[in-house]
Amino acid sequence: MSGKASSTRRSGCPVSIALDLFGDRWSLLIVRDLMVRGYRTFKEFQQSGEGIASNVLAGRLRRLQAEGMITVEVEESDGRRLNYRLTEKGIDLAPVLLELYVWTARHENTGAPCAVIEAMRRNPRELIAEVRRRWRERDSTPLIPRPGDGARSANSRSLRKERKR
Amino acid sequence: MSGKASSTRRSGCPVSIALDLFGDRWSLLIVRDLMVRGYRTFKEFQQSGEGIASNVLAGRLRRLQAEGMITVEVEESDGRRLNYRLTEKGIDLAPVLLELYVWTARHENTGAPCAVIEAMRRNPRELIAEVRRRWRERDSTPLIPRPGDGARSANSRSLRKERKR
DNA sequence: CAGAATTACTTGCAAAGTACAAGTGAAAGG
DNA sequence: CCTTTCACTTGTACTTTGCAAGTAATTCTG
Repeated sequence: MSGKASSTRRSGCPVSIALDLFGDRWSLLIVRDLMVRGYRTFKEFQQSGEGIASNVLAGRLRRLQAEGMITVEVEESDGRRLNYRLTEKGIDLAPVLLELYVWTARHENTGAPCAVIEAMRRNPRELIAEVRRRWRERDSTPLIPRPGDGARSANSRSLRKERKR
Repeated sequence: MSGKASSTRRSGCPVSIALDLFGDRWSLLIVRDLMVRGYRTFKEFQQSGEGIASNVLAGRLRRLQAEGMITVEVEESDGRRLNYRLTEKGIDLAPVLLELYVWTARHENTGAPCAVIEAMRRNPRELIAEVRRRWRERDSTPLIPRPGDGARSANSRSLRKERKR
């Protein structure tokens, strides 16, 4: 249910409605950071390598929250930190993200670990279940190793496109 | 093959790459118009009810073409008309669009025919196959009846059988 | 406990992108 | 021919974004 906050809804088409909520350069990237990278804080999003401006990030977080896709809570051990987390509604975006991964892996040469993508494609249900499990148990370990992270560098090799910053 | 035209690619993440190509309010709506509504011409996109400005539409069509997601050809019977059509790459966005439909149907109250969505969700493969068939045969009848259209799609029957993936 | 650091923002401003109205040129119809 | 249709382009106002800098609340450090 819901959908109260949107300002400029123009047609009743589901795709249109969805794009009203996250049809921009940043919203889905934030969801990805939360879902597959295990990021939780403003700073992590900011430093995730995409180069989102802090004012825009703040705005997006506000909107995602208003739309019920994420929640915020103060971290117990450190009152400065806010932890953003996906709601059920946000987690349900997993299949969308999954299909985006699959499409991109097929049509653009990405540095993404193809084996992981293949596995995801083969049993999406298990993947979704895993995302849910992490959410319940507050497990923040990345679902997919980041290209560039030391841990699984077997995959980072193929990443050779132009990189800004 | 792959993305050559993109100007501001910032990270190698597949989601990021994909959002570079259609992470905006309009691109995916154009793909939807082509895929599920059977639209082919500039004018149809313009009048599809979302209110895209003509200069922006022109720009998006140019970009989708540059990225290899659509092609253009002059209509034989009328030299004024250009027909835009999805390429394989464009058609492969069907699962993304499908999951967007599913997500929206679940979380926002949309006016969309839930039965159709349910059917799509149950056997995505058949849906994708149907989209491909339409493309091959240049069948432009809408895949999903537009909310508000009285008539049902001629082919919605083919989305009935169950099949898991 | 004072000062430095960290976190999550906000503010101001220039640049880029978008919306709206109007116009252009080529092809088709009457 | 002259008008209409189609696929855009152009000009201008408005909105959003990107960037640098600043602020308030905590927390760390000596």
